[in-house]
Amino acid sequence: MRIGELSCRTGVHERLLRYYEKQGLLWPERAASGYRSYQESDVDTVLRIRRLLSAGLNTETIGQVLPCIRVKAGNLVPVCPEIIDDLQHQRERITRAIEELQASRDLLDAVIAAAPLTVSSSAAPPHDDPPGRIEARRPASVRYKTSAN
Amino acid sequence: MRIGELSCRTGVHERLLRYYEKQGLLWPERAASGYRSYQESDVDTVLRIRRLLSAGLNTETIGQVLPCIRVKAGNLVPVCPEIIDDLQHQRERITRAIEELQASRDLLDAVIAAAPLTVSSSAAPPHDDPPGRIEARRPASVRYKTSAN
DNA sequence: CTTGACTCTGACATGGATGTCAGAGTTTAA
DNA sequence: TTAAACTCTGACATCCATGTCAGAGTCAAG
Repeated sequence: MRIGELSCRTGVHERLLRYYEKQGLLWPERAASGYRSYQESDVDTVLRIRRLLSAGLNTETIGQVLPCIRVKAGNLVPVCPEIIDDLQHQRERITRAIEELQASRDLLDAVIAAAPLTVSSSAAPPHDDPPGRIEARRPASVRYKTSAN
Repeated sequence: MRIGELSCRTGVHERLLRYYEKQGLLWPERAASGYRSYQESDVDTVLRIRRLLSAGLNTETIGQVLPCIRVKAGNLVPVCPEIIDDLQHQRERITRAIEELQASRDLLDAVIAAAPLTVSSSAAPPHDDPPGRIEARRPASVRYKTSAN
């Protein structure tokens, strides 16, 4: 299929399909005219790309992941352990975010469940201004020492 | 605490802490001098922000999620019925984000699981790939017209 | 006080993903 | 054959998260 159809079927702008190609994520064949010719499987590939992008992976990382997925349909392709390491790392990152969101959702559920049946009070919007604020004066010369992420 | 300490304790550049504030993710008090004054809990908040950002959520989405987390700190924030609707909406948004991330993680799991059996071989069941894709031949006159996503 | 560390605001810069347009060539329905 | 629909390349623009710098004001140790 050509780029327009792939774009329609995936909902991804043609501009991006060309961009993904330039980033090495897609390698459509070319007709004599220069027109790109995609395969059926590219529909899935594009959707995968979108999914991984939306999860925070960049095109470079995706470029390393895609070949591994592609072969799943057929034969196997060796994956260098270094990449696996990185993927494992990405996986943990995603897992943490999922947990974060689940916790948020649980709290949201609690709030919803505790909703007053009839009366209303002040809304929850941006900001709470707690009365007591714990102030901590810091080290003298170096005020505070570094610690990090 | 002031911005420098928060920056050190979270490993997040001061520039970003100010940016997050401008995006409505943080609302530090201000001293008479104009200096920002953060609470202890803001350390966690900033780390949460970082986790969600790294998962591909944008600051706007995070801004909708954060207030739900904040209530945990102490009392439940009273919610007027009018915004329950909105909360429900946010809940769905969060759920969708979770599902997206889970799908992404499954994708990575599939790749990791297919890795050469050198090191760890974590779970990640085979995971089925959509075998057949529904083919839609073009409607003739308008070559193809469907859209997706 | 003085001074160095800290903070403020605002402006400009960058990199990655994405949007948009222009001009030229290709395909295909009629 | 023609015209509309489609595609090509390349350039420029935008958005978002982030980096960096400058000039001015604040804080606190000595």
